[in-house]
Amino acid sequence: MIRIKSILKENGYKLTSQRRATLEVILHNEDKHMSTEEIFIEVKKTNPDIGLATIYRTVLLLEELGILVRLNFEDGRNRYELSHPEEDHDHHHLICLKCGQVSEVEEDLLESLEETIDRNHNFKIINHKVKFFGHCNRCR
Amino acid sequence: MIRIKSILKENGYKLTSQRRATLEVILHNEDKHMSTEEIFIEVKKTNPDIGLATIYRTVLLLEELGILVRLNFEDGRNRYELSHPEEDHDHHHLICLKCGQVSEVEEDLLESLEETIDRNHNFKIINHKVKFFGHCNRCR
DNA sequence: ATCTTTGCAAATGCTTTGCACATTC
DNA sequence: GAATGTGCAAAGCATTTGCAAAGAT
Repeated sequence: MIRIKSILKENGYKLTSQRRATLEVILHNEDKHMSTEEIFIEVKKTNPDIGLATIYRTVLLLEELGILVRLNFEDGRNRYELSHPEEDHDHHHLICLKCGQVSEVEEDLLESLEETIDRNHNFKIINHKVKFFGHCNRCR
Repeated sequence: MIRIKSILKENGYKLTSQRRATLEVILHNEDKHMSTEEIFIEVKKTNPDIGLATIYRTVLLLEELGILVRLNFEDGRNRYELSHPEEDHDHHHLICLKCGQVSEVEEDLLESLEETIDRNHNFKIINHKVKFFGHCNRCR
């Protein structure tokens, strides 16, 4: 949170109570990949007067600052998770086609593919988004 | 087209002139990753009376039948390309962050990562969606 | 003749925006 | 006190849907 506050400050933004509350909900729900509306519902429990537009503006800002990562699980809404600055590329997600559960893959293992792409396509990779669809341990 | 017609027929759907025109536009614009509206504008040139809703219904149907693959390049609209039945998994896309150009990667090279996921996460992979963001040959 | 498909317009659902007021530094 | 941030309601935009008419087998 201290790190995040200084990122905001460095960029000329304030850590308002709404932004702090939004961040705390996301920090306390790691691995949940919350949608904007889910974040809104949670934040409302401590800040009942907050508006949905504020949550939209906050997650957009936090994404631009690299604090959040926007996820797309093909369900028609944006979802967010904390960015992990120690990982230089986003991690992958496993999405169960039966129950919808989403889990994370810590292994990257894309080095050789990315080298091949750099070599064969002359394309400089900065980041990637990788989703695997299939059946989770409970549904397979 | 003969193959597609029989897939439609097998599933109890008709190859109407609207569906044929939609397919022809997609067939004649391979590698363009057209959005629904772009398809609509193209189809209108030969079928001026077609409605946008028909295009939406057609691409949805063709996707369900496995004839099209829906793509998401994070620009707020669905895009489609022909499915390549000889590939058992969708191919990857390279998206240039500067000029927006999208190109395709024929190399899969995900076998070892997918084996690791099966082993470590007990997750049975059926398909994947892989996007690489970076700078293309002209922009790097 | 029956079942499917289409065009249109309206509805939907997520997200963004304009604006007056409030808050922060 | 100037600039930034917020809440609300309205607008925006891609997509879906209800329905009556048209089309296919």
